[in-house]
Amino acid sequence: MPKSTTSRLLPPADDHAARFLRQREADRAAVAEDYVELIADLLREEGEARAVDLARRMGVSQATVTATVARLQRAGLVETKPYRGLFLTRAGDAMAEAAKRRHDLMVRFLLAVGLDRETAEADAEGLEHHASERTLATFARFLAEQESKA
Amino acid sequence: MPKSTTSRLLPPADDHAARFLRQREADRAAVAEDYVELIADLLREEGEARAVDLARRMGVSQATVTATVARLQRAGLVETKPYRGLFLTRAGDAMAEAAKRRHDLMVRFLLAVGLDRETAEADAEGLEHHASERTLATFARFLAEQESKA
DNA sequence: TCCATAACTTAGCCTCGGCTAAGATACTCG
DNA sequence: CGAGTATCTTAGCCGAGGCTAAGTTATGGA
Ligand SMILES: [Mn+2]
Ligand SMILES: [Mn+2]
Ligand SMILES: [Mn+2]
Ligand SMILES: [Mn+2]
Repeated sequence: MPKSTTSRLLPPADDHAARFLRQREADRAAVAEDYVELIADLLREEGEARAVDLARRMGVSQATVTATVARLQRAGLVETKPYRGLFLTRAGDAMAEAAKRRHDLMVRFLLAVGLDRETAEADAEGLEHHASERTLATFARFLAEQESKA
Repeated sequence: MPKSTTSRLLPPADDHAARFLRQREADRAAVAEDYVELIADLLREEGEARAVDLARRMGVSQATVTATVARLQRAGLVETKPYRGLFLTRAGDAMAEAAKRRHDLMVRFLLAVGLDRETAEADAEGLEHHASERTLATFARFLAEQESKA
């Protein structure tokens, strides 16, 4: 019998490369997103966001926080008032809000498909940075549908 | 009225830190997984896995492939026969298989919740590294259930 | 056979995001 | 009003994972 429909398994090289590129970009953005999201959370719930607390919650040394915050500052996302905590710029706040939206949507979706809360929260922390807008929209739609037929 | 059930929004600091730690570990592992998975794919579908092709498909320079492969070799995942391509050790093969399993499951799941194939493939490339076994099991269960009621 | 060229390596550079140890500084409380 | 302490910074280090430019070297086609 003749060789049937050549099984197209590997995508065209450029498409393939484009995917990995997007992935690397997302990874680079992830740290910034997590830091500003956490700063926003601390500001909202504790009234202030101290570098020490960031260090503790990120599981990282204070020196690392100093360095990372310096980068975020250079990137125009964060402002610092030494001994008075960290603050977000407009841009930082926008990023934090987007991050929180994605984070929450991700968690709600994972819960909706049957995951336990703790695992959902834990995995969402990583997954959130790799779901495109299109994917998030699909998740949102899924949630809406599930709700409507409940 | 009295302050009701204190809204626990931020998790305990150690738990929080543990999540970020797991995330950082997953990120570090991701490159190895992607390389090894790609090498396995190339071996299966093209008969050989050349460094040039890896570079092309990963969207990375040849020098970067040399360096990364050296690391993977040190880690006991890959072997090289210069001008004859790359090969996987037992450990590398095991990792590739696990990666492929996760990748495929992720894609199938994304398709099942309504995502288009191209986005599913693209996002899976990043998401696959951040879904815990528990989460993957939940996705698998979801697929099985959906199938049974079709 | 032999040599042009594709495949690979080396050298040297960069940024990010970690770390420890040591130093500076500002709040706070006695 | 100090001084002790918590907070923050600095210095110096590391590995991963990128890059470009400039070599090598093995293969295969004329
Ligand atoms: Mn996160
Ligand atoms: Mn998050
Ligand atoms: Mn991947
Ligand atoms: Mn993959």
